[in-house]
Amino acid sequence: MADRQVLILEAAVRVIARSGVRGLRVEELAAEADVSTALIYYHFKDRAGLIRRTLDFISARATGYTDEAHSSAQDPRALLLQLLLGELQDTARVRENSIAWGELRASAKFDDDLRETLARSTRTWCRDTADSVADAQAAGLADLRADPEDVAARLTALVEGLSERWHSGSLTVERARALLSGAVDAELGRRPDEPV
Amino acid sequence: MADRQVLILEAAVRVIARSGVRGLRVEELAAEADVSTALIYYHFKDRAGLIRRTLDFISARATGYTDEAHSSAQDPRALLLQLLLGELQDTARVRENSIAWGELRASAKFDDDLRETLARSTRTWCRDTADSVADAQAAGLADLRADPEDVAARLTALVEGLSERWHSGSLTVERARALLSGAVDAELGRRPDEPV
DNA sequence: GTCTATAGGAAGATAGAC
DNA sequence: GTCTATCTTCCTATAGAC
Repeated sequence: MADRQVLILEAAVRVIARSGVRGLRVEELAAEADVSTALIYYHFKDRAGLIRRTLDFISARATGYTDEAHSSAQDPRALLLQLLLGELQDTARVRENSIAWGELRASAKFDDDLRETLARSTRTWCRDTADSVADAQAAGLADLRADPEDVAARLTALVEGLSERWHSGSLTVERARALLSGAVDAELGRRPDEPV
Repeated sequence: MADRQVLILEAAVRVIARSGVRGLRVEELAAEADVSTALIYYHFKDRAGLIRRTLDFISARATGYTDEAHSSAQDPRALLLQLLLGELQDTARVRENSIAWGELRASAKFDDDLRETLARSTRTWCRDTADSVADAQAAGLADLRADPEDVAARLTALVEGLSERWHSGSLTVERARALLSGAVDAELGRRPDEPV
């Protein structure tokens, strides 16, 4: 049962996705969550505490929802692609999380507190991706000379770079998805079943 | 002859690199540039105008300094790599510009004014990179099946992604450089002269 | 063009009742 | 736990002298 705290955190993600961390006004959040500003201070102590908790919340949610991609199971390589493309979908949910995630990254540059949270989430994501790459190799669907760790680091960093360009309007989602898909081919080699 | 305006803009880049766009206080900038706040408002009208001009300034500087990479000329493929690695160097100048550039991107998500500037600079960078990829192909140092535009879009987006991870502390510069170098190999194919 | 001094306002934070 | 009302701080922006 989502208590008030969680409702506030969810509202905070929406506000951050709309206005950025820098643009989050406690009063605006209060309106979005339909509570008083005082309640926010009661639960989160101060603005900085609120931001910290919100970003923890985001990163927890992010590690959660990549699992959803596993649902419509296919071969390991398709799964990897699906895992990565999951971050480049034009739905409210993904857009929200993705923008908020970018804000976490941007804020971490100037706030040591956030670096730890960010680094942990990034590590998890890279590890999961590396596992997926290794699976594809084991299934004979990826070049064995590629180091899974390196490939994963590059592909996930690329997803972040493409997301940023998408959200800042220099790229459409479709183009971003096509580019990402091409990168997987370049990194793993073309699929044996789909030559040229 | 660097006039006061330019001195203020240069100081603004330093302040933004240190505290972010969100963290820039006009008074802090005044101290950094060793002028009064009033002078800043005199030259730039208001805070928004200052930010806009600063980001124009950054993007002009960025398009400028990639040219410097052309100095120690080698073969086209090495040149491409050098062009890209230029953004991942741990010198005050590059770090400053790179962080400020990231801030431009982050701010553009919530400010339409900045999108135009950002999109233009990004386009220029991608075009230059694509040219460089095409040169490498022409010299027989890159897989001809790769589309220069696509490769350039991916490599530059990757550079941005890697920069972000570097600046937010999840990656060392050295690792970022190695990853980038590997991506060039994956995208263009291994160099004919340096197999396996 | 540049400064000192300060007005004015927005946003963060708290007091105190319920 | 939650609200209304309010205080306080910080920061943008300007007035006016030089």
